[in-house]
Amino acid sequence: MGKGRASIRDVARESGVSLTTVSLVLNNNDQRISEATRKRVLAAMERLSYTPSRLARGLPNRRANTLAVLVPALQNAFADVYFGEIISGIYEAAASRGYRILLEVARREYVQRKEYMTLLDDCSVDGILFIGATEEHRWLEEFHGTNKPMMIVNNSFERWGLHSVVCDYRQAGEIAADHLTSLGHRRIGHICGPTDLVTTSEELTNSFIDRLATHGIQLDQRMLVEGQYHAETGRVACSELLERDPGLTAIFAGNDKMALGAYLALREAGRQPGVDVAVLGCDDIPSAALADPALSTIKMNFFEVGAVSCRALLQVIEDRDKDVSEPIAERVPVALQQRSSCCVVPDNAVA
Amino acid sequence: MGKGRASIRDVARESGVSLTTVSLVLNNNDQRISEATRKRVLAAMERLSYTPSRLARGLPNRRANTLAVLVPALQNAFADVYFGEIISGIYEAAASRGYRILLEVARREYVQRKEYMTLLDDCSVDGILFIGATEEHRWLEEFHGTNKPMMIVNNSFERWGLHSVVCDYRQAGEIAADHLTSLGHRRIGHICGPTDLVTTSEELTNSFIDRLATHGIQLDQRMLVEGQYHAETGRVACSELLERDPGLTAIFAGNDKMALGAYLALREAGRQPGVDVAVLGCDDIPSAALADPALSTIKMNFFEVGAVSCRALLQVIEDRDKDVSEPIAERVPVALQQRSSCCVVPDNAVA
DNA sequence: AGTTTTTGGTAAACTGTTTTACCTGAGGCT
DNA sequence: AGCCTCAGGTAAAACAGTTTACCAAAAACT
Repeated sequence: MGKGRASIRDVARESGVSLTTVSLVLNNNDQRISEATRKRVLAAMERLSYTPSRLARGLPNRRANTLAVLVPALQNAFADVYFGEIISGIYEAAASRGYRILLEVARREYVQRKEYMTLLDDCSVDGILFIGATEEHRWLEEFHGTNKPMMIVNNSFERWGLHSVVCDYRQAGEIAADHLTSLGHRRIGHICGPTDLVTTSEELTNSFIDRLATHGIQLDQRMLVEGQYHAETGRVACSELLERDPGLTAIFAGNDKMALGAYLALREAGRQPGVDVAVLGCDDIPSAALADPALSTIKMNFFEVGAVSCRALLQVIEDRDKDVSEPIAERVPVALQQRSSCCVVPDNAVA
Repeated sequence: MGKGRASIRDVARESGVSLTTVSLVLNNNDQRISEATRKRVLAAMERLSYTPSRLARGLPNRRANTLAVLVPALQNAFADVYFGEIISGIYEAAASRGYRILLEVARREYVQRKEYMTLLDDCSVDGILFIGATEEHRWLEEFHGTNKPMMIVNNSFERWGLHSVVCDYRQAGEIAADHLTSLGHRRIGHICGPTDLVTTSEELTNSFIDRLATHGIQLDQRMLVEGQYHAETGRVACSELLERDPGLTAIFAGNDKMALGAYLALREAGRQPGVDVAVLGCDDIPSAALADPALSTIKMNFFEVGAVSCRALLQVIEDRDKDVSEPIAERVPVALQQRSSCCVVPDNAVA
């Protein structure tokens, strides 16, 4: 136990080889080292309980081997299954490639000072993943055309040509339309998410409406009410819908929380969700399965979205020198998760 | 726009001073630099849009200026107000001192490989904050006696002499006992948290019982039922309590989720929470205020716990060379948050 | 046998900071 | 005048790696 930690030089001395050799063994990408030497070096490392310094390692080629996850300063950004799942996915993908994850919260001050740029400039991270982007994050366009690795997670910003990986909300809308019509529903209400901010929400709603049209159903504009992704707003939106068409037989909500909120409104109106009115959610949060009746929903794999976007970003980072190609715009497929909240049209439905 | 980023050398050249001078300006702790020179250097930095590299900065004294937040691999670690609040607190405190936050998930593999040690050994971080520790995290004792900066957030491990900052659960138990007795309650049930794992839960329960005793109330062992901190377990525990003593007039739950679960059990038993039976929670999660009746609770400032523990850890890091002193064991005060769920003893209460 | 290629390895330059020890000229003191 | 102190600054040695260019010996050709 000498003073301080062992360095690569100590390992070199201990194993009787050069600095370079140890370094090559460390990054065993190079096969220039004989098996015998490699063993010797590894043994020496073991003996000295050597751990290479990430700081020193990153310095020569300015790579931190770290990624930043940037989340907006929502009241409870973390207190959301959504964020948790995505972050877990990112974490797994990053860890499996030896990358660490830096957590950053984009408060107003933070954005004003452009700290997200500093992050890249001071070599703290090699790339940024931004979760929860909305149209109000206009500063994102700074990244347009730059070769600074920035990935928009589960939101698309085609306009600014940024890389993005999203759940396939278009597919989700189509599945929803197909499912509800296949059960015979024609008087349908839709609770959509906040359209002014989030493109994914728009996409879901549009594809749902378009697909309904191909089934010969023209969704009246009045049967489309906006919620804010919380249960309470779902409840309010649903009672609004019930007022506008008391004879509706199915409701498609933009996310599960609002769908569960709709349950409340239905009961208040003396209707039984899953019996009198079909309710279809979107996301498949844990409480969807536990609800009564268990909520049918479009299952979104947020973990996967996180993992895929992380891997894609890593790819961008590795290819950063290559000519700036098309922005990545990947979609992670979704699937119908059938449970008990989507009944067929009840017999007594008003025609 | 020359090739690559500007280094401290470029700044030195641009401003016609030495490397050292620039460095001293950068860490303006030293007042050996005249105002004139400082201005010149700063101007040069501005002109070259210079940003010091964190990697290089940390190298000479092996400081990453980064802290790790380690969370257990719970199904949904993030999907919890608890974690979110604490992490936000940590983040704020860290950011205000120029520290970054690394996010780490302690899966089984992770622990087996002792990656938490690697984190420190490879200079990725200067210290670790561990949230959500339970008795099963035995590996924590490795840190005992080490001068590796490790802070247990909101759990105490006195046994292993680790630093910790917790909400004052003892005070919380006392406040609960005082409050309920002051309202005249004497037949009280308690839903405690998982005692086998979490010391904080034990502390809350013990201080509650002890304090009740000083009011002349001996809490029967049978009126103490354990829950797992979820609403559902709270519901089950509460109906158990109601069965054991149908005449109870007050319930103190170890956290708000279980308290809200108790609402359900009470209603099932035809009792009205806040009217027939007083319910007191602990934590003050957002839904406590929104519940009907609004839940009275012991407000815990998790944000503050995060912030305080972070600042304390930073202190430990700065004093790391000093002799290993007593472990830090700080308590963040709690307060009664009165709402409408704690009625006085109803007149018709069975004596 | 002589030349080329391959294999396995090394010396040295480089990454961008901090820090220690030293220097110089000017003013203050005896 | 001679010495001391101090303000303001600098040179050079860390820190711990990666990478490039080069080299010697052995193996594989002609």
